[in-house]
Amino acid sequence: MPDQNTAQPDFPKSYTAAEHEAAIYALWEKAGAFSPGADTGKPSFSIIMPPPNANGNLHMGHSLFITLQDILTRYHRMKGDRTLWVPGADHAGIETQVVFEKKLEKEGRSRFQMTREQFYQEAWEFTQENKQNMEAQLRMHGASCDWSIERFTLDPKVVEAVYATFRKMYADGLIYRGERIVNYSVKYRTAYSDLEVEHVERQDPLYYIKYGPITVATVRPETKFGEKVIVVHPDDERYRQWIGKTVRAKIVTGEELEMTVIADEAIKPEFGTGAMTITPAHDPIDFEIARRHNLPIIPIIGLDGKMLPIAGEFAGMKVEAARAAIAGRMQELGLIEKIDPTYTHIVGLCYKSKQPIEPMLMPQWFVKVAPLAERAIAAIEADEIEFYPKSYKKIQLDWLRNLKDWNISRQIWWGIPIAPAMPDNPEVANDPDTFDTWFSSGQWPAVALQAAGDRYLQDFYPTSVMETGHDLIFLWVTRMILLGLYTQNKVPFKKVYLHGLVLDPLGKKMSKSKGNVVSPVDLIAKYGADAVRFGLLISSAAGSNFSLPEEKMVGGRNFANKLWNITRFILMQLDGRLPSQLPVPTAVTDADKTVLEQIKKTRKGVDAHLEQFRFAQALQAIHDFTWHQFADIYLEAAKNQKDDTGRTDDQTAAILFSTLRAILTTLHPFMPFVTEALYQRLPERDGLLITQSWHE
RNA sequence: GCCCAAAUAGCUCAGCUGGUUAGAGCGCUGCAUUCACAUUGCAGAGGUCACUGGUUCAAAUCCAGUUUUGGGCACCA
Repeated sequence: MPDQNTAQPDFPKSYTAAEHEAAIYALWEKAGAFSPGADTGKPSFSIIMPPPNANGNLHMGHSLFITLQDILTRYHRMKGDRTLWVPGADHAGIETQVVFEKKLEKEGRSRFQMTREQFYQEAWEFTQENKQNMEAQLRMHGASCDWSIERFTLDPKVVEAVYATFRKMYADGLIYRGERIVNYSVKYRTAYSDLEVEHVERQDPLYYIKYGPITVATVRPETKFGEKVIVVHPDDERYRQWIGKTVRAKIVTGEELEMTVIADEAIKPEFGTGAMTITPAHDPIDFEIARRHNLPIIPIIGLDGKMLPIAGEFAGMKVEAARAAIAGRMQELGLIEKIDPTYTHIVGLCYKSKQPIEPMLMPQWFVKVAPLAERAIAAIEADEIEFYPKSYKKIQLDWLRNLKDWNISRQIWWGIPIAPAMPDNPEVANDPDTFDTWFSSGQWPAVALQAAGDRYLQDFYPTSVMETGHDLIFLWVTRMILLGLYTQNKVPFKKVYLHGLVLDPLGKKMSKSKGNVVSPVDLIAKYGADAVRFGLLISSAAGSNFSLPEEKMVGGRNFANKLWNITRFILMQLDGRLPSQLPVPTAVTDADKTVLEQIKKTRKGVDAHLEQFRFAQALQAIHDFTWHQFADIYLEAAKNQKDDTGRTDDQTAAILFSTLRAILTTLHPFMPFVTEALYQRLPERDGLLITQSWHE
């Protein structure tokens, strides 16, 4: 009797992912399996990939989105839809500029020693290298996206489309340039939109400073220069006698000033002493007060974060240092009544550097969002876009209802320059700024399709699903809705699925600075792409974060191996018989009956789960059937279902084979590599599994 | 301050529209190897489903409140 283990010399006892994955991906690509094809008679299904930043390696968050989107893509392709998954690469504005500046720093260089052109050229080369790296990593994950239409977000066609939108919005009065108090990062020397500001609670000393007979409370004594007024609430009894009068006040420079007391509703009588002085150039409320009362707006702090000459002897000092020095001098001069050290308040931080945002008065381009938001709200209320999980519908609406105008100009070099949008308009043409990267990304669904060709836009817009991280709900998703409705008159996607963040094993956010980043490439090398996909999937529920599930990737690897051996076993039982020579599978024994019913039920369950984006449950269902019904029970039963010659009888062989085929088909979207590798070993196979029909 | 979500086995979580002894993976205990697979199989221990009240013939599941945890939003000097 031949040793069963050596009877199949080219079918080793265990599955080694690394030996198969690259070759299988090449097989798919060569066959053109990722293309939607030309049959416009079929229903279309499309996903725009959130373009990964072309500035480094993929991280686990990418692995998760690739997995989820690839499942939907493969599932719909097998279901017979005309399926398109559009890949892309993001220039990622400030993100890349920061990464690239760090690289320069390591080389002992700085962008301030370079011309803008030189910087741009080098950053371009940097992103192009990273783009290739990133694409190779996408392939490792098994992403079945249509590479033939991949775009970079700085491609000329993309840039031209963004300019066209800008011009249209300008003509429609939806864009204006205005001098406003904006969120300014001293570290990166650029303004931000409100979303790039993080708010944290902090304890800072609250200084009570005497202005002659009136005392005001402030946390920022360093801004107390060039003041002309003290502001109180009009109904505040304590100060009513002073309103409209002037008081003489000695200040930190030693001079005595005439200060006028004015009244404004913006003052909260219960805060501090109920009186304050204002710094219109560095505070949005103060700015509004100054405008209402026609007061001068005098900058105190420069764009380098240092005190301006108006601060006298404190000029040139950084803000933090100046605050301490000025408070000290005030104390020497007896100007400070008291200091409350327990005062806690909210401070805005730059989301990248975590340093305080310095509100600055700067001319910037703004998008007037109210009219756009109105349409978005209507569309969301009418469920033209469905959210998964659905709680995001309300979150989205709340945010849209409180939206303020959007600052889209950035003082960085890496990005789409604003000036060329309207070279004949001096207001635009002389602007040295670049667009907020989200202004262009917000147009991505239509722009990416249009760049591929007008028929893509016709056939695939609105896209079927937008799948991305829940951290991008406002930053990206909402902006796509606002701008998609504006430019195309249609929502950009019908459904939004938001996944959670992949945290480190201790439940902390992964970040380079913490050194807890786990590389998907390493995990794929260790367990195989299918196993990494399996682990991520089985752990992920819509919208919620989860810790890196390495044990589940082990489970995924084991499952791939199980599947491998199930196939190996069944091919042995066929013993040379071809599937076409076997009877139509019909139940004879109870075990037959159960397994045939169960596979049907399981596949129905997978369908239902996937339609509702319940990825983990879908995978769990086919996993449990395969392992615990089919392998543990039916394969064992089959060992006793022999014919006269002592081999597995024809009827049983037919059930084994047909069920195996059904399993491979059902599992393919989740674990594409091992299922394709096994399909390629089946007798009488028809091409590739990736292009097989879901319906057997 | 406002909003949202979650609370189920030692750990990580499933449990979709309420219905028989509450599930999985990992971990733990015992047993099994010339058997497709030790990346395995079989058996087992382990849960007052956060708390209180309500709706119902029936609640882990629906409702209200409480507690705790996580997240988001927020220009009070």
